[in-house]
Amino acid sequence: MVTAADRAKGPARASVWLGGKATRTRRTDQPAGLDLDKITAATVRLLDSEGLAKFSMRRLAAELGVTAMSVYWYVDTKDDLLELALDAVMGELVLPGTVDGAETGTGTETETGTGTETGTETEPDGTETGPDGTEGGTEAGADWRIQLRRLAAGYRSVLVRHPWVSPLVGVFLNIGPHALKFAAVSQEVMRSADLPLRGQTGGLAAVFQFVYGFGTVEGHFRDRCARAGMTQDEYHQHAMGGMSEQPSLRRTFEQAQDLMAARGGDTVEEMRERDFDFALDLLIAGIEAKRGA
Amino acid sequence: MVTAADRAKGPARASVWLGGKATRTRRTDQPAGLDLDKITAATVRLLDSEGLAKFSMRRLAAELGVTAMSVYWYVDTKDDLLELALDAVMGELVLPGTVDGAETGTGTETETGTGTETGTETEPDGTETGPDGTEGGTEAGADWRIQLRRLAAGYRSVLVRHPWVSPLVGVFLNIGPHALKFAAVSQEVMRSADLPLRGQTGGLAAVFQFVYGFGTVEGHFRDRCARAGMTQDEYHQHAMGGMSEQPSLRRTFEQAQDLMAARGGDTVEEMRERDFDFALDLLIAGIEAKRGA
DNA sequence: ACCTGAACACCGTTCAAGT
DNA sequence: ACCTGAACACCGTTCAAGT
Repeated sequence: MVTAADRAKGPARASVWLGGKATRTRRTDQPAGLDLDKITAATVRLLDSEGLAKFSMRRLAAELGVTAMSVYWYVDTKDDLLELALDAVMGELVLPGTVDGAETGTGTETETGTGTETGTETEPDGTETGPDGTEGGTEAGADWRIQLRRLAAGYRSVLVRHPWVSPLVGVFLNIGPHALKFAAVSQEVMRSADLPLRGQTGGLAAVFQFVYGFGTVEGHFRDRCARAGMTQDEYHQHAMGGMSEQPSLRRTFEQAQDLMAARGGDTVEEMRERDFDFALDLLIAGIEAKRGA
Repeated sequence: MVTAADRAKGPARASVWLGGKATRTRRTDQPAGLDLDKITAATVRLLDSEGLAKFSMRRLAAELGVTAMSVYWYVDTKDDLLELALDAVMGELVLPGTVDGAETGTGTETETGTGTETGTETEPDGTETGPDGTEGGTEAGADWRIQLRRLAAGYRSVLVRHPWVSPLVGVFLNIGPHALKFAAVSQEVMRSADLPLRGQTGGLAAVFQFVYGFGTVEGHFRDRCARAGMTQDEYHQHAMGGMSEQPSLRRTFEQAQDLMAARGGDTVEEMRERDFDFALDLLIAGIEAKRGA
């Protein structure tokens, strides 16, 4: 069902960020106090509080005290708005070697120029500087392990704070300015880990796709518990109970109990922390093993 | 907005699989040829061909040649149906040490009993059997590295063949019988890799959350290209072009080009294959490094 | 036991019109 | 330049009714 209008636009513009012309000229003299930043911020707020499923243009308009269709002056489509919201929260990440990164508002500004040299100016051949390798104490010179952990933790916490992010990352391209900046810094950090060149993109995938997966289930689980009015531990019990009824899985279930005991941690939250830490250690050990391979 | 009916049900049943009573008694004498398996199969077919966004109960009913509401006799809610579809495609995975696993139909059958000893009966202490370690040539005794690769490849291909799966995994609990079986086998394989007990759940997370993340973006990218009527390579060009216009990312962009050159591979598909393989090697190297830690 | 039809309270988006 | 209102073609789900 492709309309004539669709066809005129070409192959249905891949992303807000690939539209050309930037999203819309920001005017300074507005009658009603409504602009793209405010709309994006309200979108994030609504998505956080109500979830992706309940979010609608009409709900958003109501929140903004405006008619449903006003938003469409600033944004072509609901999907575009979601892409803007996605990149806005990617901006919450504080990136090493960058000053900005805390403001939620996105918009047309693409923060060109200032602070663009992404730090990590280690010597090209990356001579080892020891386990904590702070090498003079500057943020920029920190060991790649530390930086990688920081990036991973930051990305994870974005996914957990905003559970609606992960389905959007799955659906959109995630190539807004903040996401690209994040990718750029990650690339730089991975470079200083001295994997063979041909393995660097794979290494990046290993680490950040892991974090994405982990943060996705974590974020959604928290969200789901909150909405069901249970604690995470109650919910965990509930799901475990249902599982243990399957007689074919009895042996597996008992083993799983053993593993949980061995891992330790009294709460779901603690257990997850240990898994995340161990997994990241494992990934870093893997990177170390593949250096010069 | 919680209705009285909602409250009566308790905390809004967490999953189809936790309903108690199983989904619905299957009768053999049906007037119209409509049962849960057929409905689930049709759902999978529609999701594959039209995508998650376009899938609707009304569309499905039309496909089944039936009125919109008929489906509601078999299923409580659209979400329940999606959970059934999710577990149905998890059943496409061929698991080592298992004969079944190819049929798409799900239903009330939980395949108890038969073939439940999930193979991998290695000696408790897992004495090394060499790099390919087939130890007698039985499927069950294959080296954990091979088994892990197989599981990862299988999960990845489910995610790629059915791009609607990954948002559902993010949203639902994914604790249907097939998913649990998959988890059980994965646990068993990881056990034979001899990570310290406390690290086994973390190790599982590292591997399978990576695969989830990787398969998610891969699957959606393919889907998106297909729907836009472009090849993956064309689309890749397109996105890269948009990115390279950002002057603040010029340096990063050039580096990325270098990395791509070093990785090699002429098509997007080839490049992805190399990344996946390298990342999996890296994870396996990480597991090896953490053994006895 | 199984299926229908009408109805309710929603959607995203278009389009013509207002200021 | 910005915002509105009515309308179109959809949703998921409830409920009373048919066979």
